[in-house]
Amino acid sequence: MFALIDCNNFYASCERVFNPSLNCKPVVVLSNNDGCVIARSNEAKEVGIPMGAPAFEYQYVFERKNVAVFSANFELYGDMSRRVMTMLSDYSPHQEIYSIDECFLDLSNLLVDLQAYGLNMRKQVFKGTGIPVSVGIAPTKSLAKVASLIAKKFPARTGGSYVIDTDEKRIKALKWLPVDDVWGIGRRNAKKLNAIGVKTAYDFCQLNKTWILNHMTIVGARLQDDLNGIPTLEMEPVELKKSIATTRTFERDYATYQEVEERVSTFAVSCAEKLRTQHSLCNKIEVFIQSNRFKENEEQYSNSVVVKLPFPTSSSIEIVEFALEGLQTIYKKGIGYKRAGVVLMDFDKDTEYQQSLFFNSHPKHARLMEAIDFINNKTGAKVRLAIQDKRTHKMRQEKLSPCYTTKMKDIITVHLK
DNA sequence: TCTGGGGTCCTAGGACCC
DNA sequence: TCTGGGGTCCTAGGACCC
Repeated sequence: MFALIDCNNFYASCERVFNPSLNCKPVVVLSNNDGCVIARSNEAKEVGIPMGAPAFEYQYVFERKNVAVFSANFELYGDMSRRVMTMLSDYSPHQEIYSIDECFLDLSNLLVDLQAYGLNMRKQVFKGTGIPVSVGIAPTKSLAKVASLIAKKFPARTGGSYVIDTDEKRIKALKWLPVDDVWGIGRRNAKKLNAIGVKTAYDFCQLNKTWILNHMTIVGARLQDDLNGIPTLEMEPVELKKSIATTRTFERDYATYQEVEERVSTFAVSCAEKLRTQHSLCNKIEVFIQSNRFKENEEQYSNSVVVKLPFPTSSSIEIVEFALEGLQTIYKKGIGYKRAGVVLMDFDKDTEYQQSLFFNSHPKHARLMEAIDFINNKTGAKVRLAIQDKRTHKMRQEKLSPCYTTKMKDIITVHLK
């Protein structure tokens, strides 16, 4: 048996933990630059605010319905997530953290009343962190997902935990669930399925395997088996990341190369820092830039390039150099740029990698980066490259809550030649 | 005026090998 | 007239997730 534990309205719930007066009131959390709604309390859903709603279009709803609006505080949410996950890890020797607000637990060979076990998890997590969760328990991962949706949808009847442990319950659940809401069936496949009359998860489970293979590849076929109770999706150990990205929409359009260059440099450094925390080196760097797609009367341009490195590295200095090399090949003058990003790919371990015969990462950089990371993480000071943007405040975050559980760091700039 | 960010996996087709 | 067969590896793009 698998359990899937999903935090309810996670970001909104995090804000509520430290501000209980928001209980029973509509709460929304906005994306970077206070752009879109990315989390909603149940009350906010009820007043008709959709996921992804642009904040400026819904300003009047926020005011009229007295909605509490927050800028995204990812430092707070990340810390709360760690606390929830740590508590849940006590309930199984095997945990897969699937996202910031969800995890699977392997409950095989557990001789307990599973319904009571789920209810206890829920109770303890709420007591320890203040975060409400829904628990779904079933013989496969995708069915555990279905069970968690039932737990979330019917809190009064289920107590927030639901177990699918008989074929009757499985079929009843699948007949209840619209196929569009099945984990692994996205918009494209839902459209195809609706077109041939498949409405529910149950209908999907009855489909001919050949049709599924032809239209949804092996991914769809595995999902069908899993929903039919044949465990096909396994627990996956969360290992090292296979790609690391830092991408941002800018608070306005950038007209000069220098502005874009500063941001791309900062993104590259941010990626390099994340890369070093998992002790990897990268072999490829993708850089992309995009114009403002909402300004339909202006020239549109978007492009990307993958730079193959002559040697694997995690040096911020080298990664910035190669990223800017890439940027120069795709930058086009006369465009107002609204978004850019850097993605690192193709990793090696920093202890085992292929050296180049002719070029290698600067031998002193590894120690330099170690020193910089130490200063930045442990001392409260901030060392950065001179080419990075100098601002300490680069996003619009007008409604940011305090980092209640983590310290705010002083920022001191040391320019590095 | 204003519209998010960060991941994973699979596949088709091209380049290459003998 | 007539032009093989069987592989591997890589990559860009698409689908999905939260």
